[in-house]
Amino acid sequence: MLQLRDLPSVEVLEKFAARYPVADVTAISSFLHLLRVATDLSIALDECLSRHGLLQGRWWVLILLMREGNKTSTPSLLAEKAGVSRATMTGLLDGLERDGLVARVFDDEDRRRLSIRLTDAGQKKLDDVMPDYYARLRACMAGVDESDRQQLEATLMNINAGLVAFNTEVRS
Amino acid sequence: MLQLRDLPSVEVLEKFAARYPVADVTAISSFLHLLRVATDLSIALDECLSRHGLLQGRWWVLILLMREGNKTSTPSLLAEKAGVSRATMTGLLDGLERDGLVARVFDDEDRRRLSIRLTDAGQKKLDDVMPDYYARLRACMAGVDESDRQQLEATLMNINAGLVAFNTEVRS
DNA sequence: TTGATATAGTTAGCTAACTAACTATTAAGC
DNA sequence: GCTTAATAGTTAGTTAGCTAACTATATCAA
Repeated sequence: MLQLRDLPSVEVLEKFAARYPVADVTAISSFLHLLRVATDLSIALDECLSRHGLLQGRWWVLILLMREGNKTSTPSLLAEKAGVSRATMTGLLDGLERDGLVARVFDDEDRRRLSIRLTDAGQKKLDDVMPDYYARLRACMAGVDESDRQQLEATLMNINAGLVAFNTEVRS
Repeated sequence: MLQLRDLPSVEVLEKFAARYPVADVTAISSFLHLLRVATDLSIALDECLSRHGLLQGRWWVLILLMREGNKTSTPSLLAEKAGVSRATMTGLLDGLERDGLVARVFDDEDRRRLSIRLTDAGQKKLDDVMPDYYARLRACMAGVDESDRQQLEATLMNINAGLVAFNTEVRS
């Protein structure tokens, strides 16, 4: 993820726009600020989780398991829902299992499969982490009122819809 | 960066909020959607750059150099502006120099220092990449009008201001 | 029923990021 | 001046992600 400590000033953007006339200055500015704030949020999340001995990937697996009624899923499903490869999920589960936060249970019906179960220790870890994370997030978003949040989500959805165009647009 | 293919539904969020009363459901939703869209944008950018044989880190170095009047900077400054460690910058410059896109020039005044200069090939690479990137970005943001962009930037600044609270908030 | 294909999970090897430690050089304080 | 500290860049080793290939198992079709 782009770190972007030094975002371009209006002057720099206009200098670039002069050389590359297709540039849409406010589009670029919004895009860069969006990436920048998201990166900073992600870093802040990392710090919060590391205080509990967790990383984003492992934390997300615990959350996905807690969402399930029986606190159980499979590596493939978890990989898909977390947006990582199955190989990466194997590594995440290795770490979580080593820490006793999840358990691998063999499936008798289909012997290729594993069940991944959130252990009591895993649930306890979440009961530690989530209130901390939620409290921080509440504080962070306190300055953004409900209507701004709605507006933000609507704009994000519009940008998301535009991603198709980003990926297909052919250079003129 | 969190991939988050499977964002929580309202039902899931409220189930979590029931267990962890400090949860602010719309704050969480906005936060997760923000991270999700930013990640997708970052992935789309990766794809765009890879068509030109570039990666985000190296591309950003070229841009930082082009911003300078004399197309020259130093590894330390570049690292700071790009938000990576000096060690990482060494690696980025190794790759760029190997491809002939930048040149390392020794500094006679301070023999610890290097000057990093954008070569003609580096400028040519940017002249290839930037119009493509800008055109895609313009298309992606076409569905977001100017007032929405302004509103987005304002909200992002508010969230950014809240980051201090995220990092300092102490668990109750 | 058996040979081809698909699926689940793991392993091996690659990449780009990081931190910590190192070399070389410059600056600063006594 | 000489010693100590600071700065610039690199190197070494670690990490978490990736893809591709592998093992084992299950499914499907001739």
